Amino acid sequence: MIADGDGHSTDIPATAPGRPPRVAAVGLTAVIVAVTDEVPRILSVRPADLSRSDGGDGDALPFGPFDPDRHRTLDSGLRRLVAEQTGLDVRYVEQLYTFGDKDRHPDESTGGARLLSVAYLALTREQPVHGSGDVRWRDWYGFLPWEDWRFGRPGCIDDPIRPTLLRWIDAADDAGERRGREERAGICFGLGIAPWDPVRVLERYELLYETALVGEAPGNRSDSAPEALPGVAMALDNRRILATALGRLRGKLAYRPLVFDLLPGEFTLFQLQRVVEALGGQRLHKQNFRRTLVANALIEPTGRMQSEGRGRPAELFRFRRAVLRAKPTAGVAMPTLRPAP
Amino acid sequence: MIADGDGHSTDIPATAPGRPPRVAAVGLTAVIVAVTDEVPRILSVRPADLSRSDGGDGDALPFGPFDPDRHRTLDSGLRRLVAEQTGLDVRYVEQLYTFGDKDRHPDESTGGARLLSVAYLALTREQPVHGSGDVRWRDWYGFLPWEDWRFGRPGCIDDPIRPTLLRWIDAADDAGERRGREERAGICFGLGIAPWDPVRVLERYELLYETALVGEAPGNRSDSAPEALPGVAMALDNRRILATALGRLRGKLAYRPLVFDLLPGEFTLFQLQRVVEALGGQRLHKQNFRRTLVANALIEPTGRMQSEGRGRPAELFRFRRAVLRAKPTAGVAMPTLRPAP
DNA sequence: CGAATTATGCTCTCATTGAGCATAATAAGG
DNA sequence: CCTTATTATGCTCAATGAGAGCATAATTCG
Repeated sequence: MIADGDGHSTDIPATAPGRPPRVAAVGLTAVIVAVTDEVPRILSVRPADLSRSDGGDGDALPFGPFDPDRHRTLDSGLRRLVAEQTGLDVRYVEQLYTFGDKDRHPDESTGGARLLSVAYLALTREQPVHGSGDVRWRDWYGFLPWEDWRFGRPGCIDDPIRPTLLRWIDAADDAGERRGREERAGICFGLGIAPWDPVRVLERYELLYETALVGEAPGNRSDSAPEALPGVAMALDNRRILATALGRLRGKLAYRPLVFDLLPGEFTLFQLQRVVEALGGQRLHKQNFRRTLVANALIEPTGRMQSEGRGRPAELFRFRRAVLRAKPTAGVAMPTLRPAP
Repeated sequence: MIADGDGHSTDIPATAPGRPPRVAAVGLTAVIVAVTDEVPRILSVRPADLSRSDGGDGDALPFGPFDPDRHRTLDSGLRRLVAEQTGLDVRYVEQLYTFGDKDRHPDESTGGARLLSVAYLALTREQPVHGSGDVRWRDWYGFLPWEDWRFGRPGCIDDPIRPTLLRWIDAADDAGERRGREERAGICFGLGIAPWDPVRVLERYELLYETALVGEAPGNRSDSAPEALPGVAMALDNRRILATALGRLRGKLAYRPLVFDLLPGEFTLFQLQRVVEALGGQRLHKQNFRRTLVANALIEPTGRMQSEGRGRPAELFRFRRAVLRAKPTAGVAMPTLRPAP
């Protein structure tokens, strides 16, 4: 190993040199995504024996320890974990982020060791799950309701969020701090001149977390409890992980053809558009969406048609794999919403 | 990272339920970046007592154990690690990726535990370092020489890389596999019609690693040793981490104003351009670069001038902080190089 | 003073993208 | 059968942004 920190002056004495570093428990957390009926869903488990004091109530993301003896890589460990807990064979897997904050988990439940969690994003098609516990698909936007603009500006922005942010802004110490907060809130939620940026999911979540949980200012406790955060709560920092995943997915859609891992092998262009809209949380211009797909040669016609319901039948397409290795950037457009939609 | 479907082969029974998860050693690795004299540099340490059999020779990235008792968060742990080992106060820190492959580290050196490493990108201005070991700044492109196109197409692409790739392509089992390899190589290194994409640093490194280290095909050992990989070698998987960092940094430059953390408070537009070029590994059109900066309001004039050497004196600018919170995307342009520059 | 050198302003063109009109193909209802 | 509603698909137009290069300004060097 490379020379470890020997005897530097620190608040807490370092470990004795030569000894292996102090260990922390390492876990894997999975955000498993599917889209059906224009609803983006994530897989959640509801542990029956989870004590309420554990940092949150309700659902949790599939989680399991990373066992170095069983898994050669983190990726394979995650695939195995998902298969064991849900019976799913996911089509795409990507590491998101490693969470290791002290306050993310009470130390008792891991025998005193800090719990480090490597979070993953996994994509699949919605299918029945057979897990050991209470495993089921849940609407992603149930946990982050302010992120879905498909049916207009979400109501929760005007009611709980905006006033809370305004109070937080007013509680700033000086004018400079006030201005900073005002700008930050404006950019995050598109309140001022700034447009709504679908990708800034994590920034929004963290702003809400700060303002609703910590209160207005340090040492200035407000009456707003953690429950003031809109949307369904989750265990531990699982909602933060959800926000990380949604932001990453939205960002990556624009330059990587990930959508097709959420779709069946053949699909109409409108079905594809609906999935993209569901993930992006906003509506897209139909003709322009099609034009981009054709221009980027992301799809190829199968020749078959699908006539469902009224109207002219739509042609069925499939993903054109060759594109994966041709264009440096091959994805579906995801414009930033203008201030006044 | 595109998921590879490996790793399911290791069938080892799961740990007994209820027991705390098996622990792995967790470390932090830092890619500390500075740019001076148009050379992008990273900080490296050269451990004197490192045995050559340890997975590579020569330099290593600053590394240290993550001690949960001392650090509330991974970020703070990294900042402390960097300060202790190098005396630097970095200006920007971002988590990159967590590496945990089995073959990244021999198990003996950690007392049998798997070494997991959370890699970070850190930006600073170049300054003297005072570490305990042999700590110094090194040219980033010394480790990844094929990434620097500022002085034309790098020679190593035509000499060691291209022939190696061609042999690898020829060694494919069937025509389909062959075509796949051909495309992959073409896209990575801009050999065919595909342009050179500066961001695909990691893809290129992994392709080189596969072809040079593993040999042409499974079971088909070639004469190419690990040393066939162009550029200066590093310990363990540190070069992979370097590639991850460079790719992330190049990608993020375009939409986040990270460059300014590498620059002094006041700078000329051309100095700024040189830093961006150094990181991007390619030249930029001077007038268009300036136009973009002005259009995005990323900078503001200080009124002062700098006359250095010949020619008309340049105006000094500073970063306009307000932009951080206004535009959803505020960065410097980084075009993908055309096939024939 | 003239040549070389660097900074800065401006134009021209082309590709991309937002927006919307127009047409095609089907089902449902009189 | 004919009309209307509905969905799919093709096409145009305008605004924007990016690539390329010419032109001008302000210096240093000989």
